[in-house]
Amino acid sequence: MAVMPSRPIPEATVARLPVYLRSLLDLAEGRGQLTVSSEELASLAGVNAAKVRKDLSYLGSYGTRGVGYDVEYLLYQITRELGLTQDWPVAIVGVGNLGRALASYKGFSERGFRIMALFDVDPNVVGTEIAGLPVRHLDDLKEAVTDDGISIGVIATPPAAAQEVGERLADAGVKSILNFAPAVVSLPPDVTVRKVDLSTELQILSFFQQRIQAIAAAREANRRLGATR
Amino acid sequence: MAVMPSRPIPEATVARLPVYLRSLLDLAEGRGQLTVSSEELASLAGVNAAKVRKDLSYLGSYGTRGVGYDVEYLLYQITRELGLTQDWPVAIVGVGNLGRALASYKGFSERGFRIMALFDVDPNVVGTEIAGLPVRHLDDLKEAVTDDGISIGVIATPPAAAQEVGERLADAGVKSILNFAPAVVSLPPDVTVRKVDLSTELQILSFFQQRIQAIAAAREANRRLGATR
DNA sequence: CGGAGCTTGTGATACCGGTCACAAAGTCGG
DNA sequence: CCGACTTTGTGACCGGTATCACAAGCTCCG
Repeated sequence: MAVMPSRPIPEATVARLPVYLRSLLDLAEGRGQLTVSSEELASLAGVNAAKVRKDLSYLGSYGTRGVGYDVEYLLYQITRELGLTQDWPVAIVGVGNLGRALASYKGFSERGFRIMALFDVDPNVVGTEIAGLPVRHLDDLKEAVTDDGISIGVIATPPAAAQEVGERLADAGVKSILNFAPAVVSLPPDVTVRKVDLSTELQILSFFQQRIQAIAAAREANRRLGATR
Repeated sequence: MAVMPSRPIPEATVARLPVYLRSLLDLAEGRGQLTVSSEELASLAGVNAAKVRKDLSYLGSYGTRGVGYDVEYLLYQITRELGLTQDWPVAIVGVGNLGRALASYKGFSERGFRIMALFDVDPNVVGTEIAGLPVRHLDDLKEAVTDDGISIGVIATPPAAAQEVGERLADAGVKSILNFAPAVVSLPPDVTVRKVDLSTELQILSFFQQRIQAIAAAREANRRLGATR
């Protein structure tokens, strides 16, 4: 039985590892700190200290009691666990406002995600160059995925096109997709799809904001009632 | 005791309401469908039918057994519950690549989020105009928030500035913040902060992608072992 | 008007994730 | 070398969420 992960890492933990990673990078590059306690890391990452310890324990017992965690070693372990020891070639489909911004977004390349190709179907943009990359026609997708070894696809199209683009990506062999289009994309279970939905986030904020105002209004009403009593 | 929500709506449900909303809009505008079953809505939203029913039951019992839900009525109820019967004035802080894209993003205005003001500190961009709006200096924030009744703030600055911008927004009275900067922003508990972290999403994808490849490599190793046996 | 056929609404149950609390294991000073 | 102190690692517990299963309720047809 080949290399097996010591313990299956819970999804919730995986989602927090990047946050720890960033905090650790700040510590290492900024202050050159050598060790860090779960308490300190927790405060940097904005979570509970016990959660930090439990999360890190899934990677193995890399801490030293009474001391804390070795920053460099922890950095390495998290990087390795997240598969960030290598660069990942990324393709972006759809170069509207959002696609363009993503293509030029520095945060991606800094973290080892290399934008290798851009695609669209609009003849007005196909052939133009964005952030130093030519925009190719969506029909060239499969070829490009094979040639460039694309492993991650980003959907930044209008919602109506999202499902089809997703299928094309999957068909071309892409197994990891980040979907920015406000639409549900259903693909076979061996393809991981994550959704980032900007409007949804605002709508959730709206819910809480509305509740605040409703409560304020109710309190105001009560106050007035009280005055007349 | 003034108007109280019939039952407290779980957060997980709130996060799904916008998805239902979008699916229902597709149904109504596209095919002009009058009623919808939980089964159908579930498939459109990419979730389980029982979950749909439970979620909708928190809004009240708006379905008809044997028939389904009235599309229009459900649309109205969800819209109301999410506080989307009114427009929300939004301010964006930071007009780099991302901020600019967000400022021009149609999806926001379509859903009733009105971008009212843009802020930055870079003298090269302050005073310029983006998507028809003047970019103002961050120092004018408080004034603008009061004047325009800004209730939602969007942070699209570099990570180093995020915390301070968050504090300024909170100080100006903004209670709902959407943070795109890859940094933790800690604010008083009466301020709702939601985080959208593009790199984190890719890093999570990287984790799964890496696992796929690790498994493939292990299988390959086993195959070779088998061949020599 | 009665029974077959749908579809909702919701109790029951299982599961996952977060928090607490504490023993285990280390450091450090004297 | 010992005892005080720090910090990890983890078992136990708890609350929220997902899923199942089914009774209740509605429509429609004969």
